[in-house]
Amino acid sequence: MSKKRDQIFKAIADPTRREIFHLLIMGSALSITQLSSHFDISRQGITKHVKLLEEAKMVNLEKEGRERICYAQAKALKEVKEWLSFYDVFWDDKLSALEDHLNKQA
Amino acid sequence: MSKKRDQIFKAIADPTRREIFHLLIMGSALSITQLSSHFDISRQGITKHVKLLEEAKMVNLEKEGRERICYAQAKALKEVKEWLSFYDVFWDDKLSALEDHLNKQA
DNA sequence: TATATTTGCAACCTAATAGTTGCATATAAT
DNA sequence: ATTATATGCAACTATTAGGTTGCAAATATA
Repeated sequence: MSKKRDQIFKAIADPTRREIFHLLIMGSALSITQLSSHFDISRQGITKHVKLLEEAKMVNLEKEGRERICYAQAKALKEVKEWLSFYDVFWDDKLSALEDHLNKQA
Repeated sequence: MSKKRDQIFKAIADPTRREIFHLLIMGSALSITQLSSHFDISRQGITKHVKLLEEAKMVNLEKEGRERICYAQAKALKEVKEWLSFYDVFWDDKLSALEDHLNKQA
């Protein structure tokens, strides 16, 4: 059903992918080879991670000459934000305290 | 270093685990067997999912007689919220528009 | 044109995941 | 005391994930 949601949760599950995303969004856009130079992983390994990020819409690929440039797309994280905001009310301080109390009694 | 972060991102990556968490936080706490009855997965399968959720501190287990009751711990999601909030500024409408524009020019 | 760079594709390996079943044990109910 | 219920543990299977290497093709540069 929620394929989009599944994809993004999967994308952010891997620390290397989170780091790739971070690099792209903090610095400038990078080609696959440039990206690879930041990691101890082969270019092909990075390509696979980028592909998952692309499927989750967290990265947009554009071909420039013989290179493929990776652009971060932060908007994709809205999906996660929405999921999270649903649970916000359960962790404010009052509710957390109550929760702890009830759990201890149970 | 960020083992805690890795654990929670891994925990929420699986749709069944997200559903387990949702059930627990919306309804009441449930035993392993009660939980299993909501899914087309064996009790042992659910036990494994619950174990991961416990390691990520999203679920707290308490033994009551012969049962083990699962309590949702929403606080654990703060970790995700913090990670997300770092990127908030990149997806507000103005920045997104700018981002799109720059991407088209690049 | 010849050479160097960037990439994609495919095959492969290994470890981790998601799931199963069978059996033993602890606790509760008759 | 016997039976039923809830669980844990261990072994097993199948699929996916993360990673590798080798090679061919496209594009730039000398």
